Amino acid sequence: MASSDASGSQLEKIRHTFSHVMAMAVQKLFPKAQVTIGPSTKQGFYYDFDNPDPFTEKDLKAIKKEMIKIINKGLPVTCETVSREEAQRRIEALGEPYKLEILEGLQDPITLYHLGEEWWDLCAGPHVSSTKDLNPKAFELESVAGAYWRGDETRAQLQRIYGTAWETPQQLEDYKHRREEAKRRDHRKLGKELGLFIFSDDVGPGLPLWTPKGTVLRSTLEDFLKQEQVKRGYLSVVTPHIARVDLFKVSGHWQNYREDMFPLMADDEAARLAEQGFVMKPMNCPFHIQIYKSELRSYRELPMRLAEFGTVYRYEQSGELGGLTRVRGFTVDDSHLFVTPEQLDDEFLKVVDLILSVFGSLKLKNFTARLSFRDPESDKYIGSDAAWETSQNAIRRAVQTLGMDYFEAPGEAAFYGPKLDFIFRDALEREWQLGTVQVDYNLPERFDLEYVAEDGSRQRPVMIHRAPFGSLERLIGILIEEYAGDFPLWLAPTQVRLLPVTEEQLGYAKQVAEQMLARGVRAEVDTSGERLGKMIRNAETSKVPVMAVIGAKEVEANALSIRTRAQGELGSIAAVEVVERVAGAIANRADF
RNA sequence: GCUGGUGUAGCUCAGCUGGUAGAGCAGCUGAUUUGUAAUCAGCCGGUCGCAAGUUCGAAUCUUGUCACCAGCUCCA
Repeated sequence: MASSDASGSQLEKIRHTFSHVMAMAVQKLFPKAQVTIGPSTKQGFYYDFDNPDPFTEKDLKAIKKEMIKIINKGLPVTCETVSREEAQRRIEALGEPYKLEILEGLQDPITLYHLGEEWWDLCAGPHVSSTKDLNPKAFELESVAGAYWRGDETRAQLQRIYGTAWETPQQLEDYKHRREEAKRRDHRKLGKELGLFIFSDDVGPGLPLWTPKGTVLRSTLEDFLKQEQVKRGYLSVVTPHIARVDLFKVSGHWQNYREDMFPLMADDEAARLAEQGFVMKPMNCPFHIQIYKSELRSYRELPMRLAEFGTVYRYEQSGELGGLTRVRGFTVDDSHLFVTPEQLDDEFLKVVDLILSVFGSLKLKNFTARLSFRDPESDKYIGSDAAWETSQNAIRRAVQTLGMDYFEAPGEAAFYGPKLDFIFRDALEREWQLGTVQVDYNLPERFDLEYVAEDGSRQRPVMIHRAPFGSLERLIGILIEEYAGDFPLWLAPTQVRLLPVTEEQLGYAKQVAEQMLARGVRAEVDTSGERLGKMIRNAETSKVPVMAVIGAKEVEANALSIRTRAQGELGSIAAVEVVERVAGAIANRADF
């Protein structure tokens, strides 16, 4: 037997070994549990088991105890290379069907890792050399969850136990602290505290209701993007939220996307059986296509860029809903560009430029570009191989031209075409897609779209679907977490709060507020009659960027004593100057 | 949809092994007229998510259901 190999970081080895120790502990306590896979993760490790009864959180305590016993035994971790036949014989002797299936997919050499004499697992390693190298005070079993064997929901659901593991107890504490900090940024928590949006059981899950403050965020973002789009030749349109199901039969949604759609609204049972009636729209494209199709289009009109903040409804599975990042009704900053094949590359680049510029204005930097291509093995896509190749190549060409960092992800495409997606992370490190650009040769075909070319011939346009924000809901969720609720001045629901020291100054405060409102500054007066300290505290906790204290001196001097969240007290400034400065900063999307 | 967990006043939470609920903040009222992160006092506020069941008796136990949280699958 050779000793454990040396590749992989120490922490990865520790975590991977922890997963084996956990598997050993589980099999000791639950002899019927079968082992499957158990890798290390970014924060720790997990292991998937097949057990007749699901594990509960109580079981985790017992498992942890058993793990500590194993660690304290100081079992050597050793690697053994065996022949395929030998591995198969031993796994069969243990009666571990999942391991046998794993073995079938493995390349030589086949290695087994032993924990002392008592337990072994088919595994590629690497591991630490002894359980002594694991600190029993630097790990925690965190949760149990169902996970499908091989990630396939049609196969057995296994029990996954997640743990976190570190080199020292201090690192474990740091991790817990980081996680607590992240929870503070959670947009669901901040959204409630700052009064931005609510959910109502009476309305339904995944259907956010926007309060006045939250609506400021939405409309400010909308206005901002609309301005950018006007500059770039986009045309605004408005379309209904429902349509005949037939429209979605032509687009292919009914055949390919039906399980994500709210059920058909049919007049009666006969209509239901005949699949006749109305549905809520899951996407805006078929509607914009109708507008394009409503007239015979000339090549002179292209590119035609139809844009709409279109609210769509998707029947997401209940377990997938969460906060604003995954909802059932959301507003896409959608646009569909109808272009000639020759215009495609240039227009695609312009779209990406718009998206990057918008992200820049929002100071969003932590994203990655994903080329979401089709899975060549799957049949869930519409359209010809040639069309797919052409559009995927167009996307690849574009990101290469721009010199962007990107990665390709087969199987992530929309059913009608490939996408360039912009992926962000939330406070808890979960990945979400925001912006997206898609090249589509298929819907123009299905809807038989045409334009008249220079030579008088009828030609087929190409479509670009694009949404820089992806959805307002998800974007705002990510923005809340990115800013930790501390919005930049131009986005802040309340930009200035005026704080009269005594009620004597209330009249003057209201007067100044009027002036600010007249200049488009979102100002409000604290009329609570509280003491100054309390008013400041309230303004700070509701994350108002600019506070203006007004006492007798300020009224006398027609001034405001300014305090900003970012810089603290700035001293007394003439009221007229403050109004101009705030209005100017908002217009430039700058700080006060 | 699946696995595990949670669900008590507007918010954050307490309520041991069953004996029909409590705090802080918020809100309202009064006093205080206050100068850069919480003035004091009083009052209001909950059929303990909902529905069945067990029990003399359920916020506490059982079942179902709804919602939320973590994860899986899926996705903007």
